[in-house]
Amino acid sequence: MWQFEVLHDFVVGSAPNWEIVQRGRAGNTIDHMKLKEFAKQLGLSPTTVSRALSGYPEVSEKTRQRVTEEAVRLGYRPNINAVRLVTGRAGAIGVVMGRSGEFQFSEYMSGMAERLDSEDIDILVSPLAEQGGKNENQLYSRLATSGRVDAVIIHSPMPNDERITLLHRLGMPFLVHGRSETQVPHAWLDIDNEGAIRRATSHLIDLGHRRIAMINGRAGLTFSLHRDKGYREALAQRGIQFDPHLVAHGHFTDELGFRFARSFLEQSPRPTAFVAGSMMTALGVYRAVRSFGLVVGRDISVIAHDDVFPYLTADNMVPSLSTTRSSLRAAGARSADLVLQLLSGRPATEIHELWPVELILRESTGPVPQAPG
Amino acid sequence: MWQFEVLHDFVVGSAPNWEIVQRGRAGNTIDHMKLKEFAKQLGLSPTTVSRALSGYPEVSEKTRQRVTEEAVRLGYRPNINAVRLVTGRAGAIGVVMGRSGEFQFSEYMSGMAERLDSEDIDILVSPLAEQGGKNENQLYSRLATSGRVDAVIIHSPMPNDERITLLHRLGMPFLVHGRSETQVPHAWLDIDNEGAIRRATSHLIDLGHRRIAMINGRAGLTFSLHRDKGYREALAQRGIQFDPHLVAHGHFTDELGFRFARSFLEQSPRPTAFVAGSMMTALGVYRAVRSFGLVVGRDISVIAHDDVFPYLTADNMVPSLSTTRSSLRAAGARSADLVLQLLSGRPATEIHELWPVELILRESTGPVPQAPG
DNA sequence: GTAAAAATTTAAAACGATTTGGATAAAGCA
DNA sequence: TGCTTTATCCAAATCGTTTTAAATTTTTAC
Repeated sequence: MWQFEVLHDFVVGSAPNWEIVQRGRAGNTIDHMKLKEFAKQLGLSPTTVSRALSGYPEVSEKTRQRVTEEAVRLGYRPNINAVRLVTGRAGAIGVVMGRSGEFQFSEYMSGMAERLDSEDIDILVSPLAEQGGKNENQLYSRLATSGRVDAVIIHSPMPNDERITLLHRLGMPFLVHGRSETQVPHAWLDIDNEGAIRRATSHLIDLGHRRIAMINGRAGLTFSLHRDKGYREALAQRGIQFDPHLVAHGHFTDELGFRFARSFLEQSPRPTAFVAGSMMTALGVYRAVRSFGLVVGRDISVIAHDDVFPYLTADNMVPSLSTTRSSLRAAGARSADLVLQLLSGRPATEIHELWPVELILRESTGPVPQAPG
Repeated sequence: MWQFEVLHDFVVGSAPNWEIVQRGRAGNTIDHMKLKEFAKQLGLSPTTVSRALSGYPEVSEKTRQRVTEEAVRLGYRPNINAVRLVTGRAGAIGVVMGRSGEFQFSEYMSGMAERLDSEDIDILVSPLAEQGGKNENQLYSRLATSGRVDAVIIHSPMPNDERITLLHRLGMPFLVHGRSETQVPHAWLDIDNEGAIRRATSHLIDLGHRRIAMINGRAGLTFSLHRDKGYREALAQRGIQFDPHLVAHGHFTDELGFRFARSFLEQSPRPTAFVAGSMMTALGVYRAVRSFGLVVGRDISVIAHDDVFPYLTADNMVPSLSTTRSSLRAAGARSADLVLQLLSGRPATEIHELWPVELILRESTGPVPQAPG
C-alpha cells in the first residue's frame, strides 16, 4: 500500500457581510444616456422613442427606423430596472440549485443558455440551498414572490410535488422538467423514462438474461418511479418474477454505482445484467464487475442511461457502453423555449412534451453466459 | 461486434418568440402589500418604515422591532425592482457560461450558492453563449452595462485577458477566478497550480520516473501556463531535459485524455508517468494504459488534479488515483464571499488569494518499473 | 375644400421604493 | 424654566422608464 500523505490544508477565511458603505445613490460608474436626453437629441418625445424601440404600432416606420439607428449610434439602452419596475416583468427565468450540485445541472443550463442567447432573458440561479421538504417550500415561495423571475423551472419532481401546488397557488408560471401526478394543471417536458427502461430491460431479457439488477435514481422521484415501472413491466411481460433484492435507489455517483453493484454481485445466483441510472453509476458498476474478476459485455451486461455529456461518452468506455440516450442539453434548450411560450400566453395545459429515448446498443451488452454464477 | 441500433430520434420543435400579449401593466398575479399601505397600517411614514427595515440608525430600536415584526406578520416585502431602480443596485452576481458547458461549473456554482444563501443576492447566469474573442467581449460588455448585476466573475482567464481590461474600463466590479498578468488591478482567487504540479512532478521524479507526460488544460489559459511552468521547473531542478513531445493541451474530457495518453504511449521509449489535468482526463488515461496491456500504479504512474466532485472520487478509482486536490466548491463559496467584500468597498488590489493545493498519494503512483519500454 | 377618420405624436401620471432636507418631540444642561 | 442638542419622524423629490388620455397632424372621403 502506498503512503497517504496530506501536505497542506487549504484555508478558507470568513468575511463581513455586504454592509452599507455609503448612503446616497450608488449605482455603477457607468452612466448611461437617459431616455429624456436621447429623445431630446432626436427631437422626439420620450413616449414616441419608447414605443419605437418596443415595437408598438403607433409609430411610423420611418421614425422607428431613425430611432433604432440612433439608439445604436448614441448607445442608448433603456435602464432595465426602470423597465422592470414599470412593466412588472423581471426578464429572468428562475432555477433552483440544490446543495448537492448535480453534475447534470450545467449541461441542462447550457442548453437553456443556448436558447436564451437570442432573447433578452437571463437565468437566475437561486441559492435556495436548503435541503428537505418544508424549508424548500418556503424558499420556492420566496423566489416566486420576489419579483426577480417571470417563471420558474422545477427539477426532479415527485408524483405529488408540493412545489407545483405552491407555484400554482402563487400564480407564478412554471415548467416542470419531468412529470408529476398532481391534479394541478402544469406545463411539463419529460423524457420517456418508462419506455426507455422497459425497452432496455426487454432487450436484456431477449438476450437471455433473467436476473437483471436495477440501479435507480433517488427513491420517490417521479422519474425513478417511471423507470421502476418500465423495468417491472418488461419483467412481467416475460413472466419473470420481480425480485426486490435486485433493485436499489440513490444519487447518481460512481460510489453508489459501485457499492450497489457489488452488493448485487455478492448474491447467489448473481445477476447477469445491470440497468444503471446514469453514466457515473455505470462507471461504478464497471469497476464493481471488474473487482469480481468478471468482464462487462461477456459475463455481465450493462445498459445505462446517458444524458449525453461532452466530457464522458459511452462510446469511449471499455467496453463501450450500451445506453438509453437523451440529450439533456437539448432538453434545456427546449425547456427555455417552452417557458417563453408559457410567458407569451400559451396555456400550461397545452404544454406537455414527452420525448422518446434512443436505445443504443454497444459492446457492454451480450447474450447471457452459459454457466452463470 | 454488437449491433448499433438507433430506434428513435428525439424531436425538438421550434417556438414563437416571447411576443407582447397584452399591453397594460402585466406583472404577476401575486399582489404584494405596498410600502405606503403598510406604513399606514403601522401609523408611520413610509420613510421611517423603509429606514427601519434597511437598518439605518435614525430610527429607534423599539420602532424598528415593531416594524420588522409587523412586516413578517403582514407579509410586506419591498418591491425588488423599485429598490433596484432607486438604489441602482441589482442584487445579483453575474457569471458567464460558455457554450461548452464545463462539468466543473455546477460544483463551483453550488459553492457560490452555499455562501449566498444567507444574503439576498442571486447568481445571474448570462446566456452569453457565443464563443471566441471579439464577440465574447461585446457580450461581457453588454452584461456589465445592462444593470442586471453588481459584479461579475471571470473564469479561465488568460495572462492578458481582454475581459479584465474591459470590465475595469466600464467600472464594473469583478473577481477573477484564476489569475492574469494584466497591469489592470483586479481581485482574484486562484489555486497554486504551479506549486501543485511542481510537487506532483517532483514526486514522480523522486520515484525514479524520467519520462513524465503532461496532459494540460486548454492552451493559452493562465492556469495551463502555470501548470506548465511547475512541470518544467520540477524537471529542470533535477536536470531532466524537457521534451515537447510529452506535453498536450486540450479540454478536460475522457476522450482527449485517452487520445493523448495513447499517442504518448506509442512513443519509444514511452513515458512511465502521467500528470493529468482533471478527473475526466484521468479516466481516459487509465483506459489508454489498460488498452496497452499495462497496469496503472505498476507500469505507469498517474497523478491527476482533482476538483473534488461528489460524484466521482479519486479514492474509488481502480487503482485509487493519486491527486493534487483543491475543492472547487470551496472556491465557489469563497469567491462569493470575496465579491461581497468587493461590493462593500474593499479595494480590489487587496483581494488576492492563492490557495495551496494538497498532494494526496494513493495507489496510482509507484516507483518506476525496472525495465521500462 | 372641408369634415371625418386615421395616423402620429405628446404631456403627464403611474410604477414602488429610497433619500433629501426639514420639522417635531425628547433629552440634556445651565 | 428656557435653550441647545439629540433622537425620531415626516413630506416631497427622485430613480428612468411605460402607459394613459389627449392633442396634433396627416390622410381619406365626399
